[in-house]
Amino acid sequence: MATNRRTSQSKKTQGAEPASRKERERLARRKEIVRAARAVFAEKGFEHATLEEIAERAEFGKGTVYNYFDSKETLFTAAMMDLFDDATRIGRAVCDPKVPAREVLAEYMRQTVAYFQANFDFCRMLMQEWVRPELEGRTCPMDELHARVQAVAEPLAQFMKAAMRRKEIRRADPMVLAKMFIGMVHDYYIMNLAPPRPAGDIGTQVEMVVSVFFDGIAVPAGRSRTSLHDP
Amino acid sequence: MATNRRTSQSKKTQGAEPASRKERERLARRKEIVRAARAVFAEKGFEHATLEEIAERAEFGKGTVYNYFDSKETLFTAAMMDLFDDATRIGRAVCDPKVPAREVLAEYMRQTVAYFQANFDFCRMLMQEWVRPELEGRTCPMDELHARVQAVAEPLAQFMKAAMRRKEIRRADPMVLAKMFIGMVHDYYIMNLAPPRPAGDIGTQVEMVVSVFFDGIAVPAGRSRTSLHDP
Amino acid sequence: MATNRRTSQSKKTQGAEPASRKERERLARRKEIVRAARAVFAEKGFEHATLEEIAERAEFGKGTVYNYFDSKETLFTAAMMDLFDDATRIGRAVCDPKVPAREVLAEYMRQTVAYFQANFDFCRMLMQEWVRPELEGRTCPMDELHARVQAVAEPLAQFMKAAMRRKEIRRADPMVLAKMFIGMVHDYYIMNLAPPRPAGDIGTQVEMVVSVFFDGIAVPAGRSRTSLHDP
Amino acid sequence: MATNRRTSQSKKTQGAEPASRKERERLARRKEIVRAARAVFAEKGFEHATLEEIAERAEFGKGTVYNYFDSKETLFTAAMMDLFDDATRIGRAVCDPKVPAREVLAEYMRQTVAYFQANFDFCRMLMQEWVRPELEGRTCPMDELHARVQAVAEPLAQFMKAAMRRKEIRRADPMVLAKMFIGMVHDYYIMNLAPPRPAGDIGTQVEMVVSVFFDGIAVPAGRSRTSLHDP
DNA sequence: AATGAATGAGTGTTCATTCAT
DNA sequence: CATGAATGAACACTCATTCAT
Repeated sequence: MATNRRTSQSKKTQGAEPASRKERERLARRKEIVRAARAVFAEKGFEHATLEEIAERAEFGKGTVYNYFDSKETLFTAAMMDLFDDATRIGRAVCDPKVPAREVLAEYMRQTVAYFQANFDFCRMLMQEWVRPELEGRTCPMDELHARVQAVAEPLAQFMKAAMRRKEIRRADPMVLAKMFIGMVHDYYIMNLAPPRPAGDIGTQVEMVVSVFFDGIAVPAGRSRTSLHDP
Repeated sequence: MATNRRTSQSKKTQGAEPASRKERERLARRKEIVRAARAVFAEKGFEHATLEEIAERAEFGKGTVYNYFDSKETLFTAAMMDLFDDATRIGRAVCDPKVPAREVLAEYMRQTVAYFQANFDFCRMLMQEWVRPELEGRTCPMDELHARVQAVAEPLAQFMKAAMRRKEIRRADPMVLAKMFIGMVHDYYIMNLAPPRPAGDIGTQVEMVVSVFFDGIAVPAGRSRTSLHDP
Repeated sequence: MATNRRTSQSKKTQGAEPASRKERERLARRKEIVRAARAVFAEKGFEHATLEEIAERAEFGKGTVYNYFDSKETLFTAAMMDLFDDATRIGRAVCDPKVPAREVLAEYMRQTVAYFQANFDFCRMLMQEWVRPELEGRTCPMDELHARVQAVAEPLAQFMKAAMRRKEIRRADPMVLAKMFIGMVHDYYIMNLAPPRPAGDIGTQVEMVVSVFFDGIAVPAGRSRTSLHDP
Repeated sequence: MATNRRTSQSKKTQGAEPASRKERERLARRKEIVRAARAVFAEKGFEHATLEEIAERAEFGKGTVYNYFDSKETLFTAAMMDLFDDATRIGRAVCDPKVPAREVLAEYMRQTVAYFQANFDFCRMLMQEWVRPELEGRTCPMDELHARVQAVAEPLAQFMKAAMRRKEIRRADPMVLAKMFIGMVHDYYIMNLAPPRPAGDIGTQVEMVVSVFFDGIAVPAGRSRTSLHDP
């Protein structure tokens, strides 16, 4: 079962200009398949998604899908990567060191939640599949997967580091802080999945999370501001 | 597929004294099956766990399991409930209103992480399965499930409410704060699952999470304490 | 993929009286499946035979077949064994040391050819599959397979040995002679598969093979008998 | 599925001088494909050989192979023919009527076994595939195949006939005798494929087979030579 | 003529669930 | 009640063949 030569190559050209028309078309079809896969995985989860349906939704034959991806597993990984890349892009777009940290993080959360909502089902599915034991046993892609996850937090971590240097936030492992904030964002999103949902519009919710992350929940000694919703 | 009369009843007696020897034995066997199910679901995940193996590990026949649970789904739900009940117990045990909030939350995190580690595989598996679409479509148990989840956060929420009353922490929706902290604990735990793992022993990590949750990451105006690790 | 406990056991009782009714019925069903498998393998060959059809012909569900045999491969092996056992029985029945070697071998060939004709398709198929590379790769059953084949030639080899001792035939490795004769019988059978077929009835053909095996094709020096058909 | 005009023609020119350069190049490419096919069929067997691999090994595109052969089946047949032609050549080369029969047959066996060993995998595979039912159902090539097989035995049969005429061997259907000897050679070869293998080097083994074929295994009345290995 | 991307029919195997004993 | 044999639906993956370029 030699791995698909082309399949493995297909990412080499990432970032570069696809040379030929052939190659461009190939990449377009690949993208089309990933798109269909994301939709079906989102609806059914990994186990219950069928290649039959993915192929059908991509309007290709089942065999064609196998010309682009070696296995269901591989295709799933590619779909995940796709999402991670989007998430990383959000981080990069938002982390402007000239903007105050509070604003950057609030904007990060707003955009992330919006993206999650636009990709609701796939994100939900991903949370399930992310840690399933089957994935771990695989030989190849775990390292790359972890790298991608790391990549998502990277822009935020860089931003944290800079903010520490200019004494905007306290000193700590920037990557840990970055992941912690991302975690809070995710949690908040997850909280919205199951009833009873927290009250308030998205703006209020962002306000709250950022407020806790920056100021904590403790009542500052000798201060009068005791509500998270106070100015 | 008539629903099992006994199966549905079996939780009615919860908390009450089991009337007869028969009933007591029945409950004991049920517990035995749930124990086996937790182990197998933990190892294989929902899809890959087989009733065959669960029955075998419980040292019952496959048919017998069906005398206690209507389906694999039902059994899975019961196994989850079991875990939630444990989590709720931790919350109840820790939330002593006479203890400062910082200490309570730190202790909550310590015990929760310890419990997670002792039940590593099942917890990991649960994170996957928790939000899978298949569960949602099912007729019966989602409401009950959400109630259980709510129950887990309840003791913490009560504690938060009390802490607000005595001005220990800022005012906000206590249930939201409770879930937010639980989320941070979970995230921290999850962060430890995949490399690169955050540095430090569990004590330091608890310190850090609680510190952020209470004090936030912002450098307080006019203060010299700028590191999260400073006293 | 733990191998079927029962499947592996099923041959332990071979030769002994099956203890319980359960066990007897199990063996009967197993035999029924092997019978169906022989028929389908015979018609379609290993690759083209489908478990679907085997199950259907055995009037069982497909899953039931898997309760008795771990895989298509295993089932195929069992079907082969079945044939080898028959062939061995023929050898044992025929090899009476009190009968002249010529007559014993002639009778062996007659019965073998008759058996082949009665099991035409399966035998033909077996010749194809016998040496296919896939079989060789398998871990377990090759040794047992070779042992079975050896067992087929064993009675004949014993008989040859005895015949040598009483100076009826020339001295040589008895197993080699046995296999050589068996080979000649098979060849003769195979020759009858493809046109143009050799002339004469089965009696004449047996006569000819035995004559060559005993007397050779050379014209004996100083003898007048020059035809294989002369007395 | 219109049959390939060229494919069917391609053998018409056999033996004749290929007219044009075009035609010569076409035949060369065809031969190249057959060569690759033999290798792959040898390794994988008919079912498991893939046209993909054959095309790759021939360094052609998959479609090109279809320009020369209508189907996998056809290609397989061509590969077999190729082997039969080789076998026929051996017979023709060896059957010199001026040489004693014993020597001719011994030489035939030596060369045949050598050829088998040099083409081990393909020969083994052929034994499997030769009689598989699938081949029989096909429309076209069986007659031609049988003719080729007949052709292999032909030189030997001619030689037998001549030997009978000069009273070197006994009278019998020469084609039957030829096939019988070829069968013994094949059997001996097959015996060497599976353990336990017969003892002795190839020279000894040839000696033994020829000795049985010429003199039989019977102890000649009133003679002292009782071992097949005695002079 | 040469190519190789697209295709989809075909099958071994698993496992939740049923039900006769 | 307990059991476990029987069942069959479901699915990933392969590969011969086609055909547009």
